[in-house]
Amino acid sequence: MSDKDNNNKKVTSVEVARLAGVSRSAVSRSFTPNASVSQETREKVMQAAQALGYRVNKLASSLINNRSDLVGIIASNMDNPFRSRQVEYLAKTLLANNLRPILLLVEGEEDPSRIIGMLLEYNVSGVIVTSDTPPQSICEECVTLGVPMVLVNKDQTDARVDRVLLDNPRSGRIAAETLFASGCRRLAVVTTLKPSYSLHVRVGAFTERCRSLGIETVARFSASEQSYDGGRYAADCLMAAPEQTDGVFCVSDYMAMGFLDQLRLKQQIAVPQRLKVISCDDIPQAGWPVYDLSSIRQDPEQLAEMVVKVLLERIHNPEIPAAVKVLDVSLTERNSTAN
Amino acid sequence: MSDKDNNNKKVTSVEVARLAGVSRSAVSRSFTPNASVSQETREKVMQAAQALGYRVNKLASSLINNRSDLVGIIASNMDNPFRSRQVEYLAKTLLANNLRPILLLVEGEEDPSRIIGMLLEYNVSGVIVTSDTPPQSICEECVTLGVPMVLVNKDQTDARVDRVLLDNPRSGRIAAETLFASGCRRLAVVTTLKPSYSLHVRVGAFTERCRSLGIETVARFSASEQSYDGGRYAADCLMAAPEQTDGVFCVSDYMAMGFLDQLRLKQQIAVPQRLKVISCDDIPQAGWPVYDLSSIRQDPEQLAEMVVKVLLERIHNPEIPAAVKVLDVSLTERNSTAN
DNA sequence: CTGTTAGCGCTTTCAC
DNA sequence: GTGAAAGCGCTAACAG
Repeated sequence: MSDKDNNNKKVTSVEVARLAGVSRSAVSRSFTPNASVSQETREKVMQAAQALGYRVNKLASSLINNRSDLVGIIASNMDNPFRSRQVEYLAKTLLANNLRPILLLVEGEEDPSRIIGMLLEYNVSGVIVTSDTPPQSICEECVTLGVPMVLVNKDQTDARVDRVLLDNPRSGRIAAETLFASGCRRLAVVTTLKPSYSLHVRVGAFTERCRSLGIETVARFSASEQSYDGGRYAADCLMAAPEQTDGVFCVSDYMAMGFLDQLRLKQQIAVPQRLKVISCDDIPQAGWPVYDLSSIRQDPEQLAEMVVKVLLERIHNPEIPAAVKVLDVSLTERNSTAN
Repeated sequence: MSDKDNNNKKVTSVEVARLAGVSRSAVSRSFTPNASVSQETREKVMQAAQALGYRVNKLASSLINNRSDLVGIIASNMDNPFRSRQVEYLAKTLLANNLRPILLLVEGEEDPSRIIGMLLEYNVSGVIVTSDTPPQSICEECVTLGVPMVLVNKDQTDARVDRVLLDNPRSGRIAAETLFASGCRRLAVVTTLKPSYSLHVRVGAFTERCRSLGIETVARFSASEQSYDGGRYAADCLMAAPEQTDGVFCVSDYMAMGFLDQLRLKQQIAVPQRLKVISCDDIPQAGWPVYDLSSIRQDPEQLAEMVVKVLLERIHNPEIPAAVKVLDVSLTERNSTAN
């Protein structure tokens, strides 16, 4: 007969109360931090709970205190390592803060009302959006319903929702300056046809900084999607292009990987001898010797910490004005921009 | 004044009932499939619900019918694309089946009781384990508590839990046969020091099939972990090894990527001219031209479908004996084993 | 500090 | 087909 030998079904607080010889309230209080219980009672309760294998039913308690501690993560494009790492660290950080991530993976043109429905049905304590397409309608509904919401690296006109941004303008500027410092004078940008907010800002800041440095971006190669294959496509464009370029800014490491691989495969243009390349994210792959890619680091761990911090603040204080946190970025210089 | 202009807090069924001029029971029944309601009533209710922006509170209803529709996914090693894709498809498939994935990412030696606690607190409808280390204690507790559980590609002595396996023995055999057919006679295995169940089985079947083909596996290179860097390490070992080998079986594409990259970087051994390479998973990266890696496909989408199917069956019929489903694998032959 | 009471939002008998 | 009433497991007031 082991301790947890209640071989059958759910144990409720009344059974714990009975075994401990106290009331159900005492049990509840014992599991509530800073509640008004004597040490003695709490110990009795905990002991009984242990023996019975009791666990508080958060679904029931959320009914009372309206805190489910469930947090929706809306994400997409998990094939991009940067995105999947982002989700990974978000999930881990939420867990570490006693919140439970519900992972909602969306794809292209998803029905937003379905997503909203899920969130609302489960009375989530908050929502984190990292997907490229956070339908405006979701934001609005969450705001009016008082569901805390944090947007990651998103533009947002609605001033009532919290946002955590990477310093995209700075990323663009660093890219320009680094290529310039490496001696590049005829630059190209590799991006997508319909860039997301952050990509758009990066490119804008890049071209602007180039201009102020007195150099021109002579070409732009836009793939239909932000992916490895998109990067390869851009490389093909570059090799076929009439303009001679000596430096390239890729909007993401993921694209840069495809870009570099395609260059290497065709062996027409050596990196970094004839062409320098820099990109954004600094995912682990950028550090792989085969790429050895200079990249502007966006630390997903730090990002996750900040997102959860902002979320928790809003949960505890729903009335404070929306925060916009901008996280610093930093250059990791590697061989792809070496002289 | 828009439809959903209840600019404030939660709408409950009583408000819908009032607006529709019916009882709360009628509202409940209207949202329950195959419930006994007149079409007329249901329409009235739905209309009122729409106007008020009402949504059923699953947390409350789960209290009654014990079906939270929450499903825990326990996963790890998200840096391996195969693992992150697995999680991706599982999450999507659950969603498509009206289940909500709670993502629990574990790391090395995590405290299992913490995980169990989370699952039980939320009264999950099921648990899916894909992590390499599914602590036995979690399984046991779930079984005794009647929480449906599906293990993905795991060994398991406890005959009471469902499992979905890839045909690992067949993977090993195909690898051996493919290398043999490509003319290899002196084979090596690239694996890890502490291989997971599936890796172990693959290697076992591989060496056995080699023997039956009349060739020997002359070397085994084991990295400390199953990762890109592990693959690189194995490549270094191979290049330093006294034995001449002409064919390599990597236990996963992820390792093979590091392995191939390292070979290419050192340029000592050309693939496939001097060395043929084959591995398992057939992640998209294997098809990238830079790798062009023959690989034994384990379709994560099909896997996810099967896992969810098994889970749903158990949820609906808790008493059926544990199922063990084995999914077929198939060879995708590419340049790395070409003659 | 403790037990009693009420009720969170929902579903489900059970009569009608 | 419908409403009244009971109760899922829990916590928050309120007395004591």
